[in-house]
Amino acid sequence: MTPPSIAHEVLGAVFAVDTDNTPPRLSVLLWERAQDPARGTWSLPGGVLSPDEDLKSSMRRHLAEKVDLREVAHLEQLAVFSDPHRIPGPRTLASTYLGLVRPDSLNHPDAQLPADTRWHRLDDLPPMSFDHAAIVALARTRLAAKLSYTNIAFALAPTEFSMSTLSDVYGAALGYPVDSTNLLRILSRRGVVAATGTVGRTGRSGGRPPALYRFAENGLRVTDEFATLRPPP
Amino acid sequence: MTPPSIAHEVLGAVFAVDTDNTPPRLSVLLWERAQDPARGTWSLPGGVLSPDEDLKSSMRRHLAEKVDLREVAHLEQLAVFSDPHRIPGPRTLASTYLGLVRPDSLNHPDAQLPADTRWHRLDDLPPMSFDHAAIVALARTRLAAKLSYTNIAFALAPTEFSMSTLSDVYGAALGYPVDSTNLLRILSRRGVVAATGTVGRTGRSGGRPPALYRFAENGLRVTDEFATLRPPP
DNA sequence: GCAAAAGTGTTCGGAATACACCCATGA
DNA sequence: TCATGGGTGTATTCCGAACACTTTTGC
Repeated sequence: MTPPSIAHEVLGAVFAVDTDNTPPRLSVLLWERAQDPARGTWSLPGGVLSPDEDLKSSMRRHLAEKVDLREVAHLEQLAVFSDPHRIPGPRTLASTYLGLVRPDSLNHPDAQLPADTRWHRLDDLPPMSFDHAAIVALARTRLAAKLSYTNIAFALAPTEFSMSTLSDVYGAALGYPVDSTNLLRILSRRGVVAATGTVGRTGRSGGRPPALYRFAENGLRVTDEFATLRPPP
Repeated sequence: MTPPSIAHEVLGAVFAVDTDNTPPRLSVLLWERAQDPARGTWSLPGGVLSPDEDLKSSMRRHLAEKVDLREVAHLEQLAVFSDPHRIPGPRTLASTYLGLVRPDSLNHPDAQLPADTRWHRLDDLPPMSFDHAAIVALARTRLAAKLSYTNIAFALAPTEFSMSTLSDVYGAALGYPVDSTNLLRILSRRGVVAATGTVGRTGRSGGRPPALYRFAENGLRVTDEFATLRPPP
């Protein structure tokens, strides 16, 4: 019994926060379809899975090929979208990913986007293709949840930052302001951020120059596994 | 560019706690392979995806067909396992599920298991096929995490229960004892459990008869979304 | 009455929020 | 020296863990 052929694609909701804008906003990388079906709507980057790669490699490859994005600081599986009629044409499952990009990598001169590709603020999305809006929503929910109990912000923040910048990043990702004072306390107690010892430049309208910090690790770590029902010490 | 055919299977790690045993343990439903490859090892139930069903329906269908299990109180996606060589033979992706079964449905007379199928305690697993042990481990981790911030235990507990029974269920799933006193406080403040007003029978060695409770809802609900970085009220 | 199990109440500590106050800089 | 933003300290509140004590049953 040979199984019927079902195509398989990967799709990535790649987020970034532009810390140069005021106030910074969470954005997602989209490209505009020039052909039917769904011409003119905006899609998540992705493509079909090749025979010899696993899903994560496939996702990285498509991000590099389709939207010329090579520096993804974090990439994790979201879910499989499997409605038989989720897109027109032959049946296609979509394995979806959440990707995060540091603002550093956006300003590199060699980080040019293709002409059909653009960052879109999550609070002002264009018409989206197929079920892609639902994927973005799921990714955002996942990100917000993980900000609370992991160090996932390492993949959204610049490598060095002041605490008010970091607080802006959290605010953009969560959608509400975060007190930078308490944020520092929380993240230092958990060993997530550490001071570099250096200070940054003061802003355009004066003010004390900020101490600079960096994330202690460059991979995802769960810092607060149990909200309650903690195991005995 | 027609994509090469890649097979797709669903696999379910279905857990239950037998509250009649002392102490109760978390178990997973497995069947033993009678044929090569991997003859004699134990596998998760599942099978190939049919053209017109989505993944969740497929999972339910295979649980009913393969191990005659019809009452699954909760079913959620875990992850896709996509290593090109995860199993011998043609390349096959596995979409994996966490399933939970109430002890009530296990004792129904019409809930007979096939001859090759058995519940196995998680702390005493037999040799497992392929990457199935990793899937079970992932399912257990997910379950433990969700016990802490959702009402997911509704799918592991009998419909009516004393708090010490419920505390045993949590203890079995988490792997360490849970104080039933505090558990009641936590779950009632969140509106997860409610007293039925009835009392159960006292145990075999005496003791005060317990008040009975039930879960307020029969679907998953997140009760404590933010471990920290809560939104302003 | 005694053992066993369930339920109630209290104390303790940890952690997050809010906010007042102090410090360092540029103009 | 003043406005601006960053940093430090503190009071409050909440919540979960631990544990002692009381209640209700069977034998």
